[in-house]
Amino acid sequence: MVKVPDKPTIEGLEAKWNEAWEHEGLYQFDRTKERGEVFSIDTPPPTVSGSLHVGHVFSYTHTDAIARYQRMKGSEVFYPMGWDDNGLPTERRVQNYFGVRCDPTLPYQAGFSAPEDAGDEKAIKKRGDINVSRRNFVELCHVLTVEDEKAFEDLWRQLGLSVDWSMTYATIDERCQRIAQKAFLRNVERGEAYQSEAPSLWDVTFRTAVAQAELEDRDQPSAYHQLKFRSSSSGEDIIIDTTRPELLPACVALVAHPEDARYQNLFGTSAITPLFGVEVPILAHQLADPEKGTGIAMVCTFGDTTDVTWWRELELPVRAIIDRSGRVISDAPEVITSQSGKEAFSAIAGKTVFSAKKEVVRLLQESDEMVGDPRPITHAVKFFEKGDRPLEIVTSRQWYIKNGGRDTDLNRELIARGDEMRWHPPYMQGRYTNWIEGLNGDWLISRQRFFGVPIPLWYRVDDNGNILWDEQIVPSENDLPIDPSSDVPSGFEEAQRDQPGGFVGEVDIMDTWATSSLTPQIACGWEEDEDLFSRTFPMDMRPQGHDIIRTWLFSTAVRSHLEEDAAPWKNCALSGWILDPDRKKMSKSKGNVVTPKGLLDQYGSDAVRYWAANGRPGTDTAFDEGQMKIGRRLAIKILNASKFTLSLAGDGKADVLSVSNPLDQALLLRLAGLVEASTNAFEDFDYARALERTEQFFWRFTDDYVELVKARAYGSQGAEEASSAHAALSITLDTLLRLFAPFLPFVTAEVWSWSKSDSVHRAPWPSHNDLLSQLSSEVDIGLFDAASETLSEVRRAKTEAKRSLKVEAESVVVSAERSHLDLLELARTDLMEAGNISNLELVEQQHDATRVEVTLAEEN
RNA sequence: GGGCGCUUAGCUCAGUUGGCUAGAGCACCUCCCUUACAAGGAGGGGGUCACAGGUUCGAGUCCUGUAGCGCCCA
Repeated sequence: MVKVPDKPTIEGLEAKWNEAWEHEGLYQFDRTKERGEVFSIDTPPPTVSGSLHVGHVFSYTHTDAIARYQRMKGSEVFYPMGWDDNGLPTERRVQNYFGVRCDPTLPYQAGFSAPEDAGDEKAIKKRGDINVSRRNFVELCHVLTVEDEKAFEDLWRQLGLSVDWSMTYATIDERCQRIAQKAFLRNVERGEAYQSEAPSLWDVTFRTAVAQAELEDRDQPSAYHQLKFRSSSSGEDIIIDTTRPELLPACVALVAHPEDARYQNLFGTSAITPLFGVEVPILAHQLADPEKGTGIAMVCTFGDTTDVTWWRELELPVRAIIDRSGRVISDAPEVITSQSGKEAFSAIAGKTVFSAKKEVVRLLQESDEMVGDPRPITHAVKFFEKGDRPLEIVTSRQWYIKNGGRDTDLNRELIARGDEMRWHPPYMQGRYTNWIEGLNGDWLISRQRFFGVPIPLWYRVDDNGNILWDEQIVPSENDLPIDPSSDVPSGFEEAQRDQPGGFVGEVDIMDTWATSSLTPQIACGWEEDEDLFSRTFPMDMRPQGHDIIRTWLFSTAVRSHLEEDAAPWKNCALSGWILDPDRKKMSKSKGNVVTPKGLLDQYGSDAVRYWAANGRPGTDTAFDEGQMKIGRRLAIKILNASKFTLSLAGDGKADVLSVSNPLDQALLLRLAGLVEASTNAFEDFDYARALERTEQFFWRFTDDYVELVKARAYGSQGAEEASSAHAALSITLDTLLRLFAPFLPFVTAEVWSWSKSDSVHRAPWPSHNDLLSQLSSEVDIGLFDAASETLSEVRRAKTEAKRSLKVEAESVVVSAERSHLDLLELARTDLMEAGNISNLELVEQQHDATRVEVTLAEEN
């Protein structure tokens, strides 16, 4: 039964079909399928703070197109969705929205409910922040993120993602916490995670350590200051350039390039620091840049990461003076013994870096130990990517996970894992390899924050009250997840917390990536559902943006390598960014973000998906509403072409064997070529090419083929000729709907439903071999082109004469080579009817190009 | 400074192992209410394929170099 609406429309299709899909459980994962039949997708969970933007829609559409293709190809698609609500952005929102601060030393307060004035800025300001325990704080985070997750899911559904919504997870939910803690404890057990008292990058605003992967360089105004050190042997001045004179009391050495002729005689001697009178060695190191400043630099603990390298490699002492709030500590390093040195230090004690710098400069100028004035420069300074003050380097106890940054064997192994994955596009593997090659330390996972997964450890306290960091108390895996700030280790009582002979809880949490690097384990049910795990891991595909290869992709590869001795996925599909019309990356911080809801409403989800699917894998794409208009037009065209085809031919048998007309056969031969091209493109994860080919074919189909056979399909040449056209139309439409289904799920589902009771989204992907095997080998594929070109010439003549297309062409003379004419002869009647041609003359000629002369009827 | 990518029509972009006259859409111009579609259709104009060399019978495509833009890293 064919039921074609009189006036088909794309309005409202999203709501209609989403409801149907949900009702039928169309995208539900069948977990009885074997590993070989499953295609599992490790969807990157979007951050649920604030809102989605079109960049999300862009890349998630790419994944969905592939998911839908795989499903039609017969794979059982495992396609869960997660939410990343872990981490700083949520934490900040919760603080502001509820007016609370987290104090991890506070005990959990059962039955605590959200402040009633939440969201009321004025009221919160008046009352001030309420201090809450970590667990209470995390509970408030849940209150807020649940709302966001709902909004996100609604949007994804509207977009038409074929996700199994019964399998969602959130990176802060109990299960994720348990998995993250368990994986961490396994790392500890195997010696892959360790704690270390070491210099680490520190954000003074957020008061947390940050990892190498979270850094970014930003150009900052600064100034060179020339300081006069004094050689302790000769008493001569040694002039050094520094941008951080305030760190002078933290100076532990001077360093110059080993081949720098100017300083050869100083290596091995020492110098006296200005103001503070401390003797420091003069050493050689190849990282000292002879071109920079005077070529000799002061090493401080710690001004930048180069200082850390020098400190480590030259085995220098620690003389840190900056505390975790970014201020100079109150007591001078012991090495400063002179009265004047102590006085100078007390002048900067407690000051911020900024004020201390001014004070030191003033003192240096007063004592004539600075040459000239500061010379302004601009240079790159390391920032936390989410921070707005330069990072300091402080020494503190932190947990690390080995990632190959300090171990060449592990480094090589991780690089080799890259070869086990197919990269789309392939050159993206280079970024992965380069990142690993450039690592200079292990992965620092401790964060001095609150909203996140706690590091699940306690430490013993000795009888004198000293914390014994090396005597860790590890929870039983069965008790996970735990929060050491409120849970008590077995064998202890709460009263022993922070007491001599008792225990202390670890107050730090884990880096967000320490959880999100486990999405394959989380999604596949690692350690909790071994049956599911065996059917889904390693996963078939990880889609993600190319900018987070160094973070998400890499850290996930690390965890999988350590835990499973495997690459986490078989394919990595990297998508590009959305650029605004000025070709700048669309991002929240730039304020150029476009939200997708309005676009989906305005153009329809299929249209927005069409725009997204046109973005090549890995290629940045400009935001372009024009493309959405085209997508919308395409969707409407599909409705109308389907209406025509189904109302004429819908009840006929779509049987290749009944396609007897040569033109119809030529069309099907081309169709087989399209199916092959589209399939190959999809196998290569190149959804964009698959769409492009299908779209191209579709327009040729409607503009040329349908016009050529229209009269015949209405019966002008008898029943048998009509039924050949009907079958060709049906087969072609049926095939095109399948090929379009991964991109335009709504309009294809709608049209499919006019004549069928199943869903196009579970229909088998077409096979070009099936088509070819049923077609006569004598079909000439050139016939379709020859006929359409001739029809085009007739149209051109009419248009150029400014006449209507339905005007009669009294005579059309085609002069061409015999073979070309033979083809046209096969489509003679179709051509005459489509062009309203009264006399079609085919004239053989040998060498010249094909000519079409058209004589139109007189105007009356 | 190192690595990677990009540069094709006014705009956004295709162009798969080298191969007929370099394509599409948008925009622009002209025409057409035609019985699937006026939220449409038919046509038209528009390009030194960034630049310079090289390989080849043949280069947008391969090689080398240069310039500009972007990204990642130091």
